[in-house]
Amino acid sequence: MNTALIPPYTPSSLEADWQKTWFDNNVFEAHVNPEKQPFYVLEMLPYPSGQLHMGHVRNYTLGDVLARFKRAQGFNVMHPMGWDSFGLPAENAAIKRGIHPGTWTLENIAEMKAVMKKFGWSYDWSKEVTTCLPSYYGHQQALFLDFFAKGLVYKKEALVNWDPIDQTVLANEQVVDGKGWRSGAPVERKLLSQWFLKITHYADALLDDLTTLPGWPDRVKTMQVNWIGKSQGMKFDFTVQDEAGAALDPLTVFSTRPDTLYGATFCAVAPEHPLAKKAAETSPEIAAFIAEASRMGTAQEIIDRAEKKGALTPYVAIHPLTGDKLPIFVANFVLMTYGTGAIMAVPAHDERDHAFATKYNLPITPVVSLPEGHDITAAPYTGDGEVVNSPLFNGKQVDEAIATAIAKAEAEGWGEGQTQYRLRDWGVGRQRYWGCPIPFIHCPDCGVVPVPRDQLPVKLPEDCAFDGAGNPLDKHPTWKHVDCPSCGAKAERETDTMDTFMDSSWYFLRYLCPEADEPLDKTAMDYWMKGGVNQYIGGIEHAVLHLLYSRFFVKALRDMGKLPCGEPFAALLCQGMLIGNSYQKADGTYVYPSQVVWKDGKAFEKDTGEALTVLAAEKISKSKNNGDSPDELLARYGADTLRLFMLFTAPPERDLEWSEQAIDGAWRFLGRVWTLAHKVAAADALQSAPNEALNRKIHQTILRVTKDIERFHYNTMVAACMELMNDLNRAAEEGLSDTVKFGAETLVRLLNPAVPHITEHLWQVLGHTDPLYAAPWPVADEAAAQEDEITLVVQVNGKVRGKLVVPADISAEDALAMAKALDEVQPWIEGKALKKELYVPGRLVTLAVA
RNA sequence: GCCCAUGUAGUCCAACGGCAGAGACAGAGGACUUAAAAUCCUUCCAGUGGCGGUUCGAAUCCGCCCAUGGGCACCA
Repeated sequence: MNTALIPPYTPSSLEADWQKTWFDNNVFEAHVNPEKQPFYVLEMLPYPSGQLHMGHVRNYTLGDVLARFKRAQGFNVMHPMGWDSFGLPAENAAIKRGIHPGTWTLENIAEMKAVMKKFGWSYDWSKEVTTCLPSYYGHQQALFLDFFAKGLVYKKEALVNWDPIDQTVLANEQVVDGKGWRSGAPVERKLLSQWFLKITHYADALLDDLTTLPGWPDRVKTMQVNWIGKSQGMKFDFTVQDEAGAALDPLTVFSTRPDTLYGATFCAVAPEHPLAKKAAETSPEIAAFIAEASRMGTAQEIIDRAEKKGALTPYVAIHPLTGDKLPIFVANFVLMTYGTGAIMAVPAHDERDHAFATKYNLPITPVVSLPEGHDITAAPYTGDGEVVNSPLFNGKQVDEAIATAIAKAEAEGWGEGQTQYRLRDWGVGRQRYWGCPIPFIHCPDCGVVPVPRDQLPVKLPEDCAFDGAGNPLDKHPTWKHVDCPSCGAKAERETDTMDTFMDSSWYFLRYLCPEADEPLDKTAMDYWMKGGVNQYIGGIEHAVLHLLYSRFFVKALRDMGKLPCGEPFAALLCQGMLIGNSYQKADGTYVYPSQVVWKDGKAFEKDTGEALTVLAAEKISKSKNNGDSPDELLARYGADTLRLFMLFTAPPERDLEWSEQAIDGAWRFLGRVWTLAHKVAAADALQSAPNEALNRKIHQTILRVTKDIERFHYNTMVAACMELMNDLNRAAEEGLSDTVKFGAETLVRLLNPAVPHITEHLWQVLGHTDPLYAAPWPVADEAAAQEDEITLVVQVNGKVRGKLVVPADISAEDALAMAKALDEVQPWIEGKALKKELYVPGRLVTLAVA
């Protein structure tokens, strides 16, 4: 056929047509159907910033390949999408631009959804969930009351970042260099009464059940294990004396290393500890230090990186074993939220204690034998070893000494063994407007009263003032004033809203029953969630918090009889980020990659010719312009090319570097497939002579692609298709045959999950009237895929010395015999004793000689 | 600071502990074209961040170091 007769590939109209067909026929709508096996593919729902970015495109394309593949395999696939639409940015937009958070958010959703639909992702949009609508958050309030009824909700004091000018609580990201982002005032740590969810009730289950998740990456499980931070230690008391020698309340400390008890040279308490407060009453220095420490903010990173500082109290702690008097400090690195808020410090064997002791010239006493050459004044030793200088434990290993210490303390009644977790209860209250209202009412007589269920949802008022000071809900003139549901007296609504992590902890359940009157429909849960979400896909940045909170939610809901499973996500794929070079002009502004031309290895702006500075690849962001917007790229290349680029350029879990050139490569490949399919379709007569080698390649490719999709090697899946296409083109040069046609059809079917629009079209070009979305996945003929000859490598002492072409089913004996007989191998083994010989089937023969 | 990853041709990436190369980009040469674009063909290119260890054999496993990235509880 004359290639000039092949119509041009114009994705825009073709893609729109197929999207309409899918939509008109409700192709991706999923319903409970006990006859069919369910498969739930879930991608992390986006925050509707208004701009779909390429990171989203990658995430959703990864999920779509799997969803379409599983559909072709006959599964009943659930593949929903929604909006994580509460949160700070909407409220910031309200403060800055005077636009209502709800208006801003819903407009953003409309914009993003319009772009998303152009990518051809196979979502069942009838399941869409928008977390900022009362139809969603009302059910969340109902669940919150269920948690309350189960004793999983409580209030306690907690530290927050407080902006003294704006009279408001700040998020960590709103604290810039220790100052409020708007007011510039130094931030203070403040204790406020806060709502908590008792996630620690499930600490052991959250830890132990990780072993039931083989489909999760090990690194994520490790991060969760470390986050939960279960440790065995000892809680014990120091007797405390004031400067006059009078006894005060004992000081209870927790230590994971009671084996180092004899190495304790001082004690330290958190700035918020009662003993610190007591000392501050009589000492202005200590009061000043506590005030200084309180300006540090609540972020762990800040606390860890800050210089270790303290103030000496006039009190001493009596060492329970030696009777020594240890000084007690108030120290900025001791956390009120971990253990008892007080520590025994062993500078020889703890990093922080060491830094502190060095600064204040406190003694450093090693009690675990040090490795050769270790200078204890320069660095602590935190490893294992034999305990020394400890009358009670000498000669024991660390773990034995720990057991001995606990036994002794328990026998004498001054301490006890205790399991400690790093995991803290989840503070869910936020003093902000744009979140789900916490459904409680404060009554002066009845206390905290839940809002009756028939009064849910508690809706956000529309008419709030957003000036960045205080909590808009609290300042609203009427909203919070209600009658007590219990006694009818005048009472006040809770004005805290919920952490947005609450919204994302159960959205994947609501997708399954978005219209249900109850939060969770039992039939839907039992069908879709029997084994949890089959595959969850999202960014690694959620490896700890979101995933841990969702796991907690699901366990709690299961225990309330609402769910058939105890883990939300059976399998997890964490994708890498999108990164890209940024291009900077002399005036410091940034230029989009599409506006860059390269000459002699240097970058210039297309329109002006101005030379550009190329900056190292980093996370794609709006401020750096280092990624083109999906809209523009869609118009230039179409969805299929962008999808293919995302899949091919890097494996899913790795960072993906932005490259205009790689997109061109994806475009060219689709063009070649297009041409091949048209050539095959237009051939008048096909040669029927079978091409065995090509046929084998086709079946091998089916096997490879199927396996690659199942293990998420999407980049190699595309490479396998490219290989097949190269072979088909070569074969087509020699004449179009039945085998080439079968190959082209197979190629189109295998590529369908990745590039659904062009393949649907080409399937029709190839003469099929049934749509591909309803076609089953190709099945390989294993026998036809079998190679009959293989090449074996012969190694002697690990070095390749010869090669053998042998039948694929050769026995180990024959392979070894032939290898030893090879002319190239003989010189290397002649006259030497054979230590070891090995046949690795299908691969190589290895011979080890003395 | 603590926890978790990643590092292979000029570039992006392949490689059950078994010949470092599947695929692509860029480069070079050629075909087609009045020319260019597009397209097609051919071709070039690394010893796997560094040091040490385990092994018959290490990109792959272990240890230390370097660089880069993610998370650190009120960003989502």
